Amino acid sequence: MAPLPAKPAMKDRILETADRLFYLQGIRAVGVDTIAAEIGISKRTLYNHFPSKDALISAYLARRFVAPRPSGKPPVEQILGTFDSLERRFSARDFRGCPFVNAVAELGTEDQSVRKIAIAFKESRRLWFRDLLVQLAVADAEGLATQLAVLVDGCIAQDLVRNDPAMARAAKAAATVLLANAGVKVGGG
Amino acid sequence: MAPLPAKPAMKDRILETADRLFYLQGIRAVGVDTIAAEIGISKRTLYNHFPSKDALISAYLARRFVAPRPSGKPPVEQILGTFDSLERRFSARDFRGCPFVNAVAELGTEDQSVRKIAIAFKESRRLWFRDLLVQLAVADAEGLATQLAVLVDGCIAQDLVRNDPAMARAAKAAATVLLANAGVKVGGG
DNA sequence: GACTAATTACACAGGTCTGTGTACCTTTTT
DNA sequence: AAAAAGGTACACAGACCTGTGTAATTAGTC
Repeated sequence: MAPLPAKPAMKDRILETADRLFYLQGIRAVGVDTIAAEIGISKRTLYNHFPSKDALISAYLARRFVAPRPSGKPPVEQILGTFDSLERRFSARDFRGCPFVNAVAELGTEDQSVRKIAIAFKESRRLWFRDLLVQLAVADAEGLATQLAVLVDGCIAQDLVRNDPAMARAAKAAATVLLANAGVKVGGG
Repeated sequence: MAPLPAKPAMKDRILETADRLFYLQGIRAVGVDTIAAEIGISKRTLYNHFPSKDALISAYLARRFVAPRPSGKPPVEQILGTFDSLERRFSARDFRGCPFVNAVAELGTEDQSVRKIAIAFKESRRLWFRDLLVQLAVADAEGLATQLAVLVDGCIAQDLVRNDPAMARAAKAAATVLLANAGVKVGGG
């Protein structure tokens, strides 16, 4: 009988709190003391679950790396729906840009593993777009996927600065034009 | 006789060095000690020119805020040329994204003055696009200008993570389609 | 009850950071 | 030569940060 670690609760609570604070205030701006105090645990407990702050940072980013789940909706709706859900997230008060871009901006060249996971995330979304475009029989699916990825990150960066959900609508409008130009029949967007 | 401060050399040297280090390594990652040591001056001298690190940060961002200069070239070339010059900057090894976006990402909600100057910068570029589009008699110059601004920040964010100048070409291709769709006659892209 | 594992409180080391105080020096101006 | 301005060296305060050591305490399991 493997002991079945039936209590990952603490580790999850730490990760949850670290995620919230890292994302909202910045990684360097939040100390492990702050995280532990926020949960109400001792710093020692935190270090019993994560060997270092760097490990916590990696776990934070890994947790943020959720691959887009497959959906039954038509490809074109999935693509354009991306911008609708971005607009919804922009409207929430706790949106502060892309955690991967922010981490790279903050930690710079210093941390190569952070950059690696950021690249992986960006590429996974680009490939998600590409596969949908292939289903739509778009000729240059690779190129258009890159352009859509640029639009996504562009409206995220703009919203980070401006706090304006309209940036998502602008990106969606641009995406609609690009799709139509590629021969995709787009519903009344 | 006003004493005519004929020697702003030191202040400029400090700003220059702070700019380089802040931009390349991050604002929080660089201490005033590091900046002073890099120039070879004492920390006291630095504090004689800037009352605090915050003042130095503000001066750094203010220095980065250069309005796009008027050009004699046709509007459409100016717009698309933006992406060419971005591609050139992406290829340089010392490009690390948009300093304003990075500063907002790093300093978070903490510093409102940083966000203000970042918004001003983003808006100034959007207005530059808009005025060029008005010259081109584009109907929805406001909307298209926003879309172009999104493309600019999108390829910058993508390049920050991926270090891939091709992101600028993708953005340019998208911009070309958007311009053509708005009725602008675009030269052989 | 006895054993085990997790958690706690708390002090502390060693480092970095911002910002100041002070006394001395060097250069320029008058 | 005298005065003023700017720079230097250097110590230091006070805060914060990561990470560790240790002994006591709690909770879960046999």
